Amino acid sequence: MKEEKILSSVKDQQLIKVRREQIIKGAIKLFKEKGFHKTTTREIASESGFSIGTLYEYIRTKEDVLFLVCDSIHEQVRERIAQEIDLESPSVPNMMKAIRSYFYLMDEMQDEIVILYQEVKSLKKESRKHVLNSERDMVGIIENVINTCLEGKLSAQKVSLLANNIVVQGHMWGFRRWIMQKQFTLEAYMDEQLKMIEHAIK
Amino acid sequence: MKEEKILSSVKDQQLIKVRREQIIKGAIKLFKEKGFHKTTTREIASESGFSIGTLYEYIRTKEDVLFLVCDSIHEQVRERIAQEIDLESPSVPNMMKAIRSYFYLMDEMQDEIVILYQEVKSLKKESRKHVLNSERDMVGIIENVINTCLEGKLSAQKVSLLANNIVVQGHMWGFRRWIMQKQFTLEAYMDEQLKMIEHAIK
Amino acid sequence: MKEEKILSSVKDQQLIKVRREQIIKGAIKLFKEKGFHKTTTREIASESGFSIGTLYEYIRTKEDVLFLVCDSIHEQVRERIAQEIDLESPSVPNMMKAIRSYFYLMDEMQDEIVILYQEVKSLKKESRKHVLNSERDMVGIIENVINTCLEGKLSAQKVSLLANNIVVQGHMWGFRRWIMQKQFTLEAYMDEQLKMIEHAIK
Amino acid sequence: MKEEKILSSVKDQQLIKVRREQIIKGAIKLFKEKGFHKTTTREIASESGFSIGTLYEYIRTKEDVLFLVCDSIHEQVRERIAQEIDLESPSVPNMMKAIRSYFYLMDEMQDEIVILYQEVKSLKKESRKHVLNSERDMVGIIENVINTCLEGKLSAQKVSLLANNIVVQGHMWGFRRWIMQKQFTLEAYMDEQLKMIEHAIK
DNA sequence: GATGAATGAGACTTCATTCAT
DNA sequence: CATGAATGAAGTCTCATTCAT
Repeated sequence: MKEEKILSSVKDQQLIKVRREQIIKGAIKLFKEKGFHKTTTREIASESGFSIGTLYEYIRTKEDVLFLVCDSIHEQVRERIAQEIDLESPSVPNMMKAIRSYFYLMDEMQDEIVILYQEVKSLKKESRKHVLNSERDMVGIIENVINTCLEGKLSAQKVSLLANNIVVQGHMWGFRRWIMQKQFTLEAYMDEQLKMIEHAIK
Repeated sequence: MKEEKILSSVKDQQLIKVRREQIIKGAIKLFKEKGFHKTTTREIASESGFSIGTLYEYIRTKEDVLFLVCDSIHEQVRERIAQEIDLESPSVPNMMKAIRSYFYLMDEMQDEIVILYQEVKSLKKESRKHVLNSERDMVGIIENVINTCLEGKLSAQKVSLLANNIVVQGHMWGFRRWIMQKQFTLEAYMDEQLKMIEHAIK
Repeated sequence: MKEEKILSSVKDQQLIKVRREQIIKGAIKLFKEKGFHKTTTREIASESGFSIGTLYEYIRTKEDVLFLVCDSIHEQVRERIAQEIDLESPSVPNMMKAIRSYFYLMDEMQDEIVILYQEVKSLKKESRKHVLNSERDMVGIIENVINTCLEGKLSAQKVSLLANNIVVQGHMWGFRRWIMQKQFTLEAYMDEQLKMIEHAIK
Repeated sequence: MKEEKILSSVKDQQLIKVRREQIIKGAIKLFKEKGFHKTTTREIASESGFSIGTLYEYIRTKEDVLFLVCDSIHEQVRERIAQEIDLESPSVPNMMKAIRSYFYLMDEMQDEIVILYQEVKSLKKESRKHVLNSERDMVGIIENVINTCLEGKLSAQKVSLLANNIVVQGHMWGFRRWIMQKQFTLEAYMDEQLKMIEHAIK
């Protein structure tokens, strides 16, 4: 975890956690509405429920907020995936179920995913690297599911590509909602994508 | 075309065109490097080769520049596609060739695509709509290719989804370069994606 | 003494003294390094070994710290002078010895003197007056030495001027160290200044 | 000259000169009253007769203003000295006349000298060095006068010390005005200091 | 008495935009 | 048409001070 690397002048670790959660929640709400750049630190503070001075007791720069947000989004995804994608036993149908769960999750987290897509570039190198690593982990999880269920029937490259495709298909439901969600219901979208995936792994 | 809707205080239409091309070229260079928000109008002016005052003779607001850029990127894609994706005759191999051409194009225009992904949300409603329409057109072109080559073997929904997948796979080569281009050469990436597509349309 | 005029919410006078000494010690260290304005009250508190809240139990405003520091510096000078400049008997050689002692002292207290020169103006009228009075006392002590040793050979004005010159020559060794200490050793500096003084009183 | 090293986004060099003179004049007035730290950039702008935005077209940071001010003060001193201290012929009386001129000048520029004493430390290394070099030049000028008039009767060290003493005596009339100007008229101060100097060089 | 989290006024600086030349 | 100096709203961040625990 990298979050601890963000310095705070407050000592109470528990309090830091609570306050940062407030910050993240407030910031995500604002970033969804207007993006990182058009959101002011004052707005973040007030949306978080405290003063600008207090905000800066828990972060160092505005960019820290963005990092906190990006990191938290990945954290949420990770948690949810861990609890929802449980492969009772390795099999193609279970793999499909897992992917379906992932798609449901991405549907719920559309706005958060859009934030990642649009704002990660505003992080500075170090933080961006960290966030991209989390993203890489996501792909890794999907790769695992595939490998487990297909028992090595596909080459490593194919698995990697397939995993990336799945991940991005989950994202595109959200970041291309203006086109996808005009033409598909979530169920139809998932059904069709899953059919194609089934073709691909045969 | 929507570009004309951007007002200019200059009368000479030819000059407007020339100047705006300078602006677009300069702005794209800067947006690639630092993004829209971190680029100043002064920088755009100077990169374009004239003064800040002159810049404002050809645009009304900074956002106009973004619109000009987004529109121009789509314009470029459209042009290139028109000249490169020519289906001599409708057939699956020719469809594959066309998709391959599209992937090559997306490889060349990576940075521009990333700009679209990251900055479109900064456009205001009206302009955003216009840009998203261009994007829709892109999908339409791919759909056409598919329909022509597969002669209606797939349902409209399937075609639409496939087209969107292809379009996004072209994009992801660029906007996920930090993971894709570490694991694949462009050729390998295209080969594998095309194989999957072939499976999907069988 | 004026220090008592600085209000404290703490009752225990002994404790006040101890804490204030901590404050002064910490603050002097910081003021030497970065000056009064660039030092924060938090830094003063932590350098003093306690919390910001505690700091404010013993002072009212940041300026109080500056006053405490200025006053304490003069206090130190006074003490040291009292114990080091003892004129066994009034004579020109003893006067020279006394001045030499004063120069040694000023060498040791260079940084403190620089603080006085640079920050006194940040005190508000009342406090500044008090500090300048201490400075006046310093001159008085030197005048006394001169008068005692020269037995009224010089006019009051001459004595006053000489005393001020001596005082400032002690200071300039420190506040113009970037030029004086590049060209003179302390010994050479004192020797030459003393020679000139001898000429002047002949 | 170092002033050119301060960047300005304005191109017209003549205008830069004019505006900076306004800035310097306004800033000196304010620094005299409240010191550098307690003066805000907005006050400087408005005292200079333009907006905060315009101020920042001619400087980069607030510290630049301080540097401009310090440099300008030395510049003024240098100019005035050049035109007032003209040694018709080298002789002790002419040397005394020159020193007297210097004292008059320091009387007129008291407040400026006080600014130098109190704020130079707020400059960052590079600028501070430059300013101290100007100060060194001042000493050099006085040394020259002495050497010319005394034709090498004194050792280099003695000359240097004497010059520094004279320079500082000029300053102390201003920065210790609260004690000196209570006891001396300017004339008396100069007379007495000059007498002592005469003794010292005999 | 000690602590330290909370506050918010206010400081510095940037930058999109205008307009006189 | 082109220029670039001027503007000032607005943004980020700091820090002296307070007060509940």
